[in-house]
Amino acid sequence: MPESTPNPDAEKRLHESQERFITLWGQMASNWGIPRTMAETHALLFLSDEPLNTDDVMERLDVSRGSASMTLRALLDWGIASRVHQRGDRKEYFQAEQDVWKLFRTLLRERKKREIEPLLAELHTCRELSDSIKTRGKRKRALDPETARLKAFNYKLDDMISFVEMIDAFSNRLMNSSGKGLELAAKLLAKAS
Amino acid sequence: MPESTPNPDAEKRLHESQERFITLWGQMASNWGIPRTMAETHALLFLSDEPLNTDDVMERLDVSRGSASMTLRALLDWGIASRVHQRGDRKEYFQAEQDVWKLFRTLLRERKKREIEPLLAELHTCRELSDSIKTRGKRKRALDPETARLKAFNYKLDDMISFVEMIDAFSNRLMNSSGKGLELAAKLLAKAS
DNA sequence: ATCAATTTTCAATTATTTTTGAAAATTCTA
DNA sequence: TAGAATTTTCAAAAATAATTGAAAATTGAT
Repeated sequence: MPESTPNPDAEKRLHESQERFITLWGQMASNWGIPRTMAETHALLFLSDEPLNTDDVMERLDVSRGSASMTLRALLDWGIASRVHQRGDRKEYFQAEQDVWKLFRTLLRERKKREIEPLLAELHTCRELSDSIKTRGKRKRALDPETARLKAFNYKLDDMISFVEMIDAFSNRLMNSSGKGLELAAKLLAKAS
Repeated sequence: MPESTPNPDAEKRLHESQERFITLWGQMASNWGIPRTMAETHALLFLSDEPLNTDDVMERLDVSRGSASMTLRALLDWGIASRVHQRGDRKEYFQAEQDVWKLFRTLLRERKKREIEPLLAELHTCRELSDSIKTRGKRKRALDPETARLKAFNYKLDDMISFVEMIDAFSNRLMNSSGKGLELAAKLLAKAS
C-alpha cells in the first residue's frame, strides 16, 4: 500500500463519518422529544468549521427553505446556535456552540425553564388542591377510608415534589458550576457512595 | 361554614387533583419522547392504593383494550410496574413502584441501556472510521487543509465521546448508589464548586 | 423611496406515531 | 380436553407532528 498517496478515500470517508454522526444525533434527539431535523441541523453546525447559511443547510440536509428557517430560529431560541455576519454577503450565517459542556449546560437551562419549572408549579397546584380538603371538616379520629386515601395521595405528591425539587436544585448546580461540573459530581459521588 | 360536615366536595376534589396529576404526567412524558398513554397509565398505577386490572385502566383512562394491554406490557418491560395476582380473580392486576427514587433509578437504567450505550457504540464507530484516515498516507508536515479538517473533526468527536462517557459513568453511580444518590451528589457539588 | 435579496410565515400536505378493535392466541378451571 | 375468560396481536384508522412551498414581510443597498 503506497504510503505517500494523498489518499483519495479520505474525503469520502470523512464525509461518511460526519453523515453518520448527523444521523445519529437526529435519532437520539427524536428519542428525547426533539425534532429530528433540528438536531441534524445542530449536528451539522457543530461539525462545520465555518458558519453556514440557510442554503447550506437546505442542501446538505435536503430540507425545504421553510424548514431550515424554522429550525435555525429554534436553535437560536434554545441558545445553542448564534447568528454571524459574513462581510460582503447579505445572507445570515449560523454557528453552533463548540464546547460540549457549554452546550450541555445550555440545554439543561432551557429544559429546566421549559419543563421542570412548569412541572413544579403544577405539582404544587395539585398539592394545594388536595391539601385544602384534608384540613377541612374532619375530626381528629382519622381512620375513615376517605381520609386515609387522601393522606396516601398527599404523601405521594410530597415525595414527587421533593424529588423534582431535588432535580431542580441539582440542575442549578450543574448549570452554574463552571466547566466540567458533572465530572466533579461523579467523582465526589464515587467517593461517597 | 360547618366544621363537622363530612365534606361532600372532598371526593370530587381528590379526584380532580389526581386527574390533574395524571394529565401532567402524560404531558411531561410526551415532552421526553415517552408515549402519553404509557405515562398516564403509570401515573394511575402510581396513585392507586390497590393494584388495577386492564379494565380499570381502560375505564379510567378511556382507552381501548389493545392500548391498555400494550401499555401495561411496556411498563413491565421498563421495570416500573409489576404483575400481581388477586386471589379469586382470573384477571391480572398491576401495580407501580411506589418509591420515587427507585422509579428514577429504574428509568435511568433503562434509558442508559436503550440510548446511552448504543450512542456510545455508534460514536466509537464514527471515530474509528475517521481515525483510520488520519494515520494513513500522510506526511508529518501536516497543514494541508484536508488533514486540518480531519483533525478538527476528530477533536470534536473525542470531546463528544468523553462527554457521553462521563454521563454514562455518572449514570452508573446514580443507578447503583442506594437511596438518594442525587441528593448526595448535589450536596457534594454544592460544597465543591 | 425603490427594489432585489433574503427571511419568515402558515395553510396544506406528508410523514410518523399512537390507538383501535376484533380475530387469534393463551391461560385457567372444571 | 373443552370451553370460557382473558390477554395479545396487528392491520387499519385516527391523531399528532413535521415539512413543504409559495406568498408576505423584512432587510439593506443604492
